[in-house]
Amino acid sequence: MREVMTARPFSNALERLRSVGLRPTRQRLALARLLFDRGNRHVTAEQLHGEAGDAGVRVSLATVYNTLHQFTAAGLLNEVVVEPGRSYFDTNVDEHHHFFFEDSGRLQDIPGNTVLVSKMPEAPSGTAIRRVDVIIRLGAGK
Amino acid sequence: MREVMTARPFSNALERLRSVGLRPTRQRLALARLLFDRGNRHVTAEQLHGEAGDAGVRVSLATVYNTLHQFTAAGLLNEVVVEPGRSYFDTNVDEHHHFFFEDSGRLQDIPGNTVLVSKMPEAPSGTAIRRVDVIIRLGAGK
DNA sequence: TCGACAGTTTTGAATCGTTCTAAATACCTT
DNA sequence: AAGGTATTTAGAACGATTCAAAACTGTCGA
Repeated sequence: MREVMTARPFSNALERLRSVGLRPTRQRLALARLLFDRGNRHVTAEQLHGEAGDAGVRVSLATVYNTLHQFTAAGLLNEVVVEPGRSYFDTNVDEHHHFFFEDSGRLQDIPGNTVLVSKMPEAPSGTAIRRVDVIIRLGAGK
Repeated sequence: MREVMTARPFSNALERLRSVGLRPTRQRLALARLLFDRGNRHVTAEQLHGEAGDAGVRVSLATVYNTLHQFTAAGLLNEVVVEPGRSYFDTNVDEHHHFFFEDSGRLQDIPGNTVLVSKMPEAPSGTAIRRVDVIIRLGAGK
């Protein structure tokens, strides 16, 4: 399976932070590298905190949460909710949808052109559509 | 706005419980009535617990949770997750999708024929599609 | 009708992921 | 190097949900 190479004006974590106006601290740089230097990822805060630890980076869990939310607000990440009580952060911020493996709790991008929502309702008056999420829930199958 | 009258083989809470093999206890009957006797609803456990209290029915919060999960397992309810840390239970178990009002945290059914997912990916091998959720997130708009 | 037993409910404590708070520290400008 | 603000930290706090053990209730057979 190939990665779609989205042309981005960033070559690395530092520029990515600069581009959204976040001070490049040691922690944010380390987290940005973990998140963005290895293709598309879907991580929870706890996971990322674990990875940072494994990589020898000392970061508190609170900072991981802060950073994930700042990145999300800045448009570098998308928050995806599929299970009660747990948030996933997706490094792919393009329009796309997800498979959710109910058994393992894993989340996976659905290749861009294989889902199509061809008909959409009007937004109720006074509201505007912020985002459309399609989640295909999977179970063990034959 | 009119309710679509889905033809059901149940006329009341008692039969509904019997049909799925759950003992008709005082608590389950009361909750079933609150849930199903007033058209389609989207409730959280806390909300339902509150309504029971208002209606003069003594039920513990733990029982509300147990009952919601039993009803869901029995196919009488659908659990919908749109926000981290809170589950909604939907009395409409037919194929349909949702509007989510991000400001108020309210969930609303999208009329049946106004969303169409016209193209679907294959389920990854070894898995089967359990359910497809489409959530249209709404914000304040002009 | 009466027990008895399994199924249910209850209370309160426990757990989970997440957020908050206040103090300590780091980054950046001068 | 100092100063001031942004950031990070540890730990407490929080809200929704689950758990555990004891009390209760519905049902079925005698």
